[in-house]
Amino acid sequence: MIDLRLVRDDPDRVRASQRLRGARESLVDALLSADDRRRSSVTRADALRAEQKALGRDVAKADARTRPALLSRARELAEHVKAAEADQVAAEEALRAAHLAVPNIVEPDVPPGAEADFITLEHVGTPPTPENPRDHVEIGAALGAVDTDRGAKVSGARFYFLTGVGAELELALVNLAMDQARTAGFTPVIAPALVKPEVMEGTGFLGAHASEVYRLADDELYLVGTSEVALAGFHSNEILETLPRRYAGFSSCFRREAGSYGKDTRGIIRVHWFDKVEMFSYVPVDEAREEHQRLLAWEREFMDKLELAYRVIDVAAGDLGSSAARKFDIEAWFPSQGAYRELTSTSNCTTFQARRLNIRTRTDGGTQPVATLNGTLCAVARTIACLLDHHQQPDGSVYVPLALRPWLGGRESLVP
RNA sequence: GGAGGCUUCGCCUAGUCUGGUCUAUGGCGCCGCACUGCUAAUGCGGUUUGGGUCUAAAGCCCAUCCCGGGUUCGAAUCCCGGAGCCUCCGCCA
Repeated sequence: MIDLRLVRDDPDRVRASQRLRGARESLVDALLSADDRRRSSVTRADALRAEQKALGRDVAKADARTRPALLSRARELAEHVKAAEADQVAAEEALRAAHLAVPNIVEPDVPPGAEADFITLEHVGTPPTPENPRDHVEIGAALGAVDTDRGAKVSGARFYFLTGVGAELELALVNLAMDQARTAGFTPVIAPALVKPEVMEGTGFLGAHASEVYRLADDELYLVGTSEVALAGFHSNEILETLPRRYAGFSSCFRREAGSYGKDTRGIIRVHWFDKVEMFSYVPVDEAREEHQRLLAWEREFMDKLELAYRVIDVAAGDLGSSAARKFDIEAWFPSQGAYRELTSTSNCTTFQARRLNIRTRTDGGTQPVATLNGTLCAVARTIACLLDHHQQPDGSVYVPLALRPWLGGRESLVP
């Protein structure tokens, strides 16, 4: 949810943001009129309630003679109060719906346009160009590390088993990521993968991308698509006395991948389930942009440890999620595809999620919503795919980056 | 899965049986002021969170006693439903 005060005071800024995203400007006007209607209905209901309370006190004090007359007046007033309250509730619900429909306001320097209009900020490293590169499915099968056939047999398309050194790779990556995060001051967290509707809605995933989310209808629970969801819910309905707070969450992530038929059908780049280590920060609003840069720096540090060639992109406004004001992706080089593919993503959600989830801090001017930010440290399955692809050797082995070796029993390469 | 108990403004707590200045009591903590040569102690005052009104502040008003309904002129209090926590029984990795 965006700041209603800003909508009232500077609606043109909100309209401009909608334009940048390619979203409807009319939503802003709908929000303004819903806000108007709510306030007038609240004022009316408040006045009636005040009158009712005063009359109620008179009833309590009245003697037997004057009581009946007061009571009949009070009964009549009660009807009016009831009607005004019903009107207030309707107006509040309408406002909430209009409010939820407006995505976060984008930062001023976000590139306008759609998915393809991203700006590349930097290239790091030299992309390896092996001759006749094999993809991670072939390499993973040869190493006995990835078994997609049995994944499909047991769970269906886009599922997999990590076996042998594949399973070891996951544990090594998770340990390396958690180790880095802890050193940087993050609190390690193992987070639940099932959350309540209000938490899922609070993080903004039930809007335009609701069809991406697995829902357990029998239990009114959702499977998270990212650890961000549980980490954002962690402090919901709280006033945080101390900031910043940084958490590194590990959890499984589940995605329906509706509408991605035909994309990345091979291997474990795009799957229904994977594990992830995610950074999540709660900071004061005016520190959000700096924190965003820090998250990006930590992501780059991790990429560097894996000795990967990558590029950093500034995601275009039309490709931002509804919660994000700005997003940077890191895309690493996949030799077999001759392309950069997204490995991590970091978003500044400013106060958008905190408003929905009611997470505040104290300032001189009273309580204020905090800013929330998230960034991938390691999305395990895709990172394994990249490592196998990126570090493949002509002799069929796979080079193990230095930083990973301590977590893999000192192995310098993986040999079939 | 079954039985019972509990949930009050940061923490603890009074109030619920018997509906009406509950406009929620007291303690701890915290903030401010006063006093004493400093600290401590003591005294006085303040201290839930939202919303509305107002140019703004002050003030005034409304809501908030786990959540949602209901009864009533009026609900922390009575009734129904739900959640969370605790105890016991059963089952279980």
